[in-house]
Amino acid sequence: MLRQAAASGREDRESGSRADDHRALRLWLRLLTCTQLIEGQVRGRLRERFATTLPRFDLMSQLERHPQGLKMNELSRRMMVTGGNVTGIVDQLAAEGLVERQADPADRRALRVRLTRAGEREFAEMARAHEEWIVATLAGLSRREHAELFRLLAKVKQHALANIAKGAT
Amino acid sequence: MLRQAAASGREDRESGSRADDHRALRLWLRLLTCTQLIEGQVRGRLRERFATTLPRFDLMSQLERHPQGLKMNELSRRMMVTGGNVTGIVDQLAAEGLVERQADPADRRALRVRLTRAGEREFAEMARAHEEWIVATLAGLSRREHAELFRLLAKVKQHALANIAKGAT
DNA sequence: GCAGGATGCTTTAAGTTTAATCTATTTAGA
DNA sequence: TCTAAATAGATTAAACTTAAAGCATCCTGC
Repeated sequence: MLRQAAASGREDRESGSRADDHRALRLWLRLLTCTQLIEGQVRGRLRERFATTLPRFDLMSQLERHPQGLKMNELSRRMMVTGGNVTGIVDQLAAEGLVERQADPADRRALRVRLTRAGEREFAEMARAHEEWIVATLAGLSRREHAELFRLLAKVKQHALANIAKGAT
Repeated sequence: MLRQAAASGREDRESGSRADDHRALRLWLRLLTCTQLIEGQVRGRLRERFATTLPRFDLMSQLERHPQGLKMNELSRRMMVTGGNVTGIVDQLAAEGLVERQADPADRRALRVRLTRAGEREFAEMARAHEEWIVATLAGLSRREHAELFRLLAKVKQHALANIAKGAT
């Protein structure tokens, strides 16, 4: 079973950069690599231990934070995926009885999606394991480094958002 | 056209975290958000201006760094995707004359993939634009912050790799 | 040499994700 | 009011991705 490409890490996307590659580019590649490494781990473990997928987990985690439910387009925006994607995932989870769709009384176009009791129970268990994995992965950084990284990423996020807004016209 | 979910950025994956969410988790969510924001931008622009996709660009960029060519499994490892995926993308690019497969004289199972002249020309143009986008996105950080972020991500990467190695047994 | 296992690549089927389009509903303005 | 534009959600086709299985070739230890 080929589960994790590049797990060895001896050579990866960043290797072989030529001397004239610029700093910003290398920073971006490293950011991408870190995310994909962690994401790959989480994805594999969710599949092995809970027979679920990352997008399903992500969607449920959004709902868990919003017990009053979220509209489809709110889910789409928060998860940063397209609407069609959300439709498909909600379809699955609803068929399994983990979430439910309710009509929005104020807007007949809209649906409000929320966790069912079973969904809440299921998610609680996954969330505990998930947090353990993440904590373990990031445990090598000191509290100070955590804070600094968090701060720097806030800046990156802010500039990325500004960049998008600019292009959106 | 629904091109960029969450482009507004007023509310995203990180919003609504409950007070007892832990630091590591929030750090991971922010890392993920940053990556997806930038990745979404790059993806959209590659499509609009060059009618290509991120995986195609990624594959070509690996080859550009290795003029002597790379074997299929080296591409797979560096791009962190499965081998079957690489086969498909190379098939496409080869059909368009941007890359070519050459038999490896030392190993008759292996193939060496490299950019064609046309591929080099095509990639050079895309790479220039791509670097501009990335530089612009990360321009808000000082040289010092760049270096610090790079260093911290190196630590994250290292721990993530160690974590994977541990689970691989 | 020569089994038996490992490696390199491809294929297949199933699932995911996207971009674009469609229908229904709401909102805003003449 | 009434029409046009905007919005919410679902749907579709195409692209991407994966896991698993298959075929060919290489390598190791007897």
